[in-house]
Amino acid sequence: MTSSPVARGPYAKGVARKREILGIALALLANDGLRRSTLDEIAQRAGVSRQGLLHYFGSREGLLIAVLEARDADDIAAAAGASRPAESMADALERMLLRTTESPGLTRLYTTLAAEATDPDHFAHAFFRDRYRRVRTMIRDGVRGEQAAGRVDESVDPEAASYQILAVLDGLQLQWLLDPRLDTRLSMRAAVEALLPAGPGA
Amino acid sequence: MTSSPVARGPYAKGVARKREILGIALALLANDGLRRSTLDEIAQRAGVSRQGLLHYFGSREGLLIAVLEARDADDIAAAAGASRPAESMADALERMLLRTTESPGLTRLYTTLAAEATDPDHFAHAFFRDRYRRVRTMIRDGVRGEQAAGRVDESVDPEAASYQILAVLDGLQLQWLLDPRLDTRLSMRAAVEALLPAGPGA
DNA sequence: GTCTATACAACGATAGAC
DNA sequence: GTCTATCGTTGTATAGAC
Repeated sequence: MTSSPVARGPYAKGVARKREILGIALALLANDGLRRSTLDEIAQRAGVSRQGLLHYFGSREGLLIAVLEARDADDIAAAAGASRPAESMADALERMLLRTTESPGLTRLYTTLAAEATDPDHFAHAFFRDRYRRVRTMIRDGVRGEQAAGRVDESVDPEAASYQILAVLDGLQLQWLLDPRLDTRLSMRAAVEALLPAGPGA
Repeated sequence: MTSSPVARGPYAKGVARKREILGIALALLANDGLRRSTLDEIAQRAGVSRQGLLHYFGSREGLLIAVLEARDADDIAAAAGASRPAESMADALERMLLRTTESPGLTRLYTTLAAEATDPDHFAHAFFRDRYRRVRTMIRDGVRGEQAAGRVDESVDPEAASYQILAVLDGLQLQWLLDPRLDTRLSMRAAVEALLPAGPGA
């Protein structure tokens, strides 16, 4: 019995340290981008050696996955917590869009890694595959809710619409990153109105 | 006068060699991806030393730009050459989509670099900025043509529609790369029909 | 102009000492 | 569990031969 059965658990310090490093890594990735966020740079800002980092995350890729998952947990919490049952699809998407336009660096990180992870051999392939499925499910259920409330026509296929709406969302974000003069909210709202024609209760 | 004024020009050999290397680099990039396409690997397949490559392209980034521009020239030629004046927007987009689904590796390359190049400091930023502008202009003019022919309602704003249609195109391609079971043509056609409601002549 | 040889710096990964 | 030392790979810069 080398570890003491204290109340907080044996590895409390390590967990807190890991969480702290995660935040530092996220901030650097958002500000300086993927390429300039080297292990040395992250380690230096966190006050540990390069090998100290690898002790916690195994590899650079492991660190990146941890960052993505941590940020994703926040996103899901924000999406679930703030979404009201009666909220319209357009409003929900506008909130998502606002969240991404608030941090261009993070949006760029996700977009770039998603494109890379398209390769089945990429370390983040499973992550993004699952993530896209999850987001589409949320959109699909939202469309169904709109139809149940009579705000969207019954002729719309929620499954098909989820692919199209997510595509517009991603595509507009990319074009906005390339030229921030684009009004993504306006463009998104108009596209959703076209893709989800009003039902009898609208 | 050290250079001889021959018919083919003084640098015919170098130009041909450069073109040959470009093709080899493109093939490797499409097959093995950005990360595994190192200068050494490309040089070896081209039968030159690493420095032989750099003589022609200056740097790895210079080579990538050259590859992008060469491929882009082909794309434009294909788009312009095959497009008939009376061709519908949906058909034109379907051709573009078919071209990308024929070479997933190249599509992945473009998508990844476009996401990276979103950073104003990225070496390919100007390239993708111009490219997106050009593609949107083509789409916008296509929409205007459809309106002139009476196939698309006059209430549609061609400029706004060009952003949305390009977004759907990019977004669906990304989702297809992540899971090729997606029928991008079907999904694209449905989205375009929604975004471009039929006019009186349809 | 075309191309090779050598050297260098930065990154990530690994092994082993404390 | 943390650090020191070391290695392989990649991209880049310089000098110079043909």
